[in-house]
Amino acid sequence: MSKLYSVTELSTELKVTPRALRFYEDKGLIAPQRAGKTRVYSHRDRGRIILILRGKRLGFSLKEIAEWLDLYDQGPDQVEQMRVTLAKTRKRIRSLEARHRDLEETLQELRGIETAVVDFLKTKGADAEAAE
Amino acid sequence: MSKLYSVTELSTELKVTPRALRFYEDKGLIAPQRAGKTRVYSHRDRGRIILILRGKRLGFSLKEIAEWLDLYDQGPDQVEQMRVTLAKTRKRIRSLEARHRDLEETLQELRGIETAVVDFLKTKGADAEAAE
DNA sequence: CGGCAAGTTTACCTTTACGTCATCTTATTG
DNA sequence: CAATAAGATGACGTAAAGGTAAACTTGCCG
Repeated sequence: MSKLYSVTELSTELKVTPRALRFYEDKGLIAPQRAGKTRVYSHRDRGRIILILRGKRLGFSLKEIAEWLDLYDQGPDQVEQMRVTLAKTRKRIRSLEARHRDLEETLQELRGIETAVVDFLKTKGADAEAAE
Repeated sequence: MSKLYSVTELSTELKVTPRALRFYEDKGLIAPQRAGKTRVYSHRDRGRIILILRGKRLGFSLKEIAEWLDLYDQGPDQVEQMRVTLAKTRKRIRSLEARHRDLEETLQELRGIETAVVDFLKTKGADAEAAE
C-alpha cells in the first residue's frame, strides 16, 4: 500500500496552507479520499498538487491548470480519446514554448545589464561583489 | 523627435485596453506625458509597457514588475547605486532561472507524454495527425 | 454651429485565489 | 471524563487586476 498523508502533513511538506488544498479540491483539481469526513491524500494526490504549484509558478490560472492536469494520468484509452489528448498536449507544449521564448529574452537582457554594470564597476576600480 | 502615441493607438498595437494602460499608470509603472489632460506615450513608455506585458506572461505581479522595471533604464550612476542595481539584477536572474527550470521540467514531461501517445496511435495503425 | 469621436475622471462591479474567523465533530490522552 | 488537538464546514473578508458605466470636456468636420 502506498503512503497516505493528512492535510497538515502535506501542506507542511509542500508549503501551502490547508485552506489552499481545500480550495483546489473545491475547484475540482484534486479529490482526496475521505476517512469519515477527514481528507486522506494519496501519493497521486500529492503528485497532482506538485503539478498545480509548478503551474502556478509558471503563471497559469487554476482553471488552465485544471484543463491539462489530466494529461498526466491518462490510462490506455480509445484512439479517438488519445487523439484529443495528443492535441491538448501539443497545444500546451506550444504555449510553454512561447513562455520559454519570453523567458530567454528576458534573461538575455538582464545578463546584458549585469555585465554592463560589472564592467562599469571595474573601470571604477570598485569591487563588483559584496552587495547582497 | 521620436514617435508619440495616443492611448488607443498603443492599446490597439499591444492588444491591451486603454483601461489597463491607465491602471498601470495608476500603479506607477508608467508615466506618460500629458498634452493638456490627454495622455501622450513616448517610445520609452511603449518599451516599458512591452516589458510589463512580458512580465505578466511570465506570471509576475505588477508589484514585482514595478520593482525591476527600472533596471532597464539606469543611466550612468554612482558606484553605490550601481551595486544595488547589480544585486537586484542578479536576484531577478536567479528567480528567472528557477522558473526556467520549472518550465524545462514541464516541457520534458509533456514531450514524454506526446511521444507515448504518438507511439500508442502508431501501434494502433492510426494517424497521429489530423486533430486540431 | 451642432454633433460625433476620443479622451478624462470617478465610482462601483467582478473574478481569482485564497486568509480569517466562528462554530462544530471527532480522536486521543493525561 | 474533561481537555486539547486536528479536521470539517460555512461565511465573510481581501488584494490584485482590471471591466464597465456615467458624466463631462474637447477637437475637428460637414
